[in-house]
Amino acid sequence: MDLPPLSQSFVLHFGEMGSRWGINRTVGQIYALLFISAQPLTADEITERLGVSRSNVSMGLKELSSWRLVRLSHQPGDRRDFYAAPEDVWAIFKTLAEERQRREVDPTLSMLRDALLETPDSPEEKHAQARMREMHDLIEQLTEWFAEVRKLSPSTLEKLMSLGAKATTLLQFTDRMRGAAPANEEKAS
Amino acid sequence: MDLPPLSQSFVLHFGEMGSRWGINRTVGQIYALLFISAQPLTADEITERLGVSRSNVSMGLKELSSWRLVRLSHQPGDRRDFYAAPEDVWAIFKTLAEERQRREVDPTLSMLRDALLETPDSPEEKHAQARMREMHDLIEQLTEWFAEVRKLSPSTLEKLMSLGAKATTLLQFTDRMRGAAPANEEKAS
DNA sequence: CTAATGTTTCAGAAATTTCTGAAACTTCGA
DNA sequence: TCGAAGTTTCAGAAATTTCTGAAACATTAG
Repeated sequence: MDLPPLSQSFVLHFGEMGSRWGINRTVGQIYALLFISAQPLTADEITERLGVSRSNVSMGLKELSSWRLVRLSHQPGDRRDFYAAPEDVWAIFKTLAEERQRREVDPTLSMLRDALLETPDSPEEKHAQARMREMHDLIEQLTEWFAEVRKLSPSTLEKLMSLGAKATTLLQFTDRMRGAAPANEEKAS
Repeated sequence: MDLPPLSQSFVLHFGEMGSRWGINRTVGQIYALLFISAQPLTADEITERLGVSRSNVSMGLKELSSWRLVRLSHQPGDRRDFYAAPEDVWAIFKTLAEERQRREVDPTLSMLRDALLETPDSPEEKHAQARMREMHDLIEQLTEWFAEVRKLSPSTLEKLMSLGAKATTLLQFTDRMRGAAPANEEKAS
């Protein structure tokens, strides 16, 4: 790997992180490299800087495209593909969240829905189904909320997040007025 | 694997999902099994129902303990350890989020902070550092917000989530009053 | 202390995933 | 149509991760 020191530690870190998630090391490194690069890069440039095989880079770029995490561009008089990461970190975060939703959460919800339609044929299965319903409802609620949030522009999101603490305070207050359990404490467990 | 049909498809699904995340198949399956089980199970029962080796189960339970996702209990007159998943799905979700924060986000933030303290020694490194700052700031903001949210009780959280949409509408309105860009549209890209 | 019961560790086997080099494919200008 | 420049595919090699069985370890009742 042939990179200046700051860039190198960033790229290596994301390689490691990638492999903790479902993403493989090279894919993580390619993405990190594109993210910090001032200009779009060609596949050959990536190959050279990371010191991996050309085909590995090609596969990695394909994978990143399927996640919508790279943008393809061209330069006049040059047939080569130039790759870049989107500029806006918020947009990147949202894309990532949307893809994970589509690839992991949606199939899980669908499996749970199917299971909930079945008729359990024993007390054990009945209990299992009840637990699945709990999980289904939680995931569905989080999903809906997140879909809502994703529609917001970065600036609105920032405002909403800073509002978070205040809204919390308000809810705690109303809870207490109603004589409900304090909102900020978990029940002992 | 020796499980009734509903349970089996749930367990298999989580095995697959687990391996897409950093978690291995067996660990995912053990967790799924505990989650839907009506009573706490011993390691031997898990071994038998999943059809994997005893030592694999032992490793898996150890891993799940380190994630604080299983609870250990005992029965009078029985020396064996009984394992169970926590009841409350919200609590499970929060635990998971906290552990991921600790294991993945915190080290990343720390790497980024270190990088931001260095003096870049080229225009490329300067640009790279600026990008790292953007990422650092986003992650830090999300982290703070999430820490806030995690303090809430399940019931408060539910209220806050249903408030989400309303708060959004309000913010869009105030944006428009101020002549800012509409909050619900991304800039063309 | 000893035997019985239960749990954990760990070296190597098995399975899976990642990476590579070579070949196939694509596109475009002459 | 040809050949040059570039990209993708894919079978097998290499590396990594997961899983197992055997042995070590721990705890408690007698």
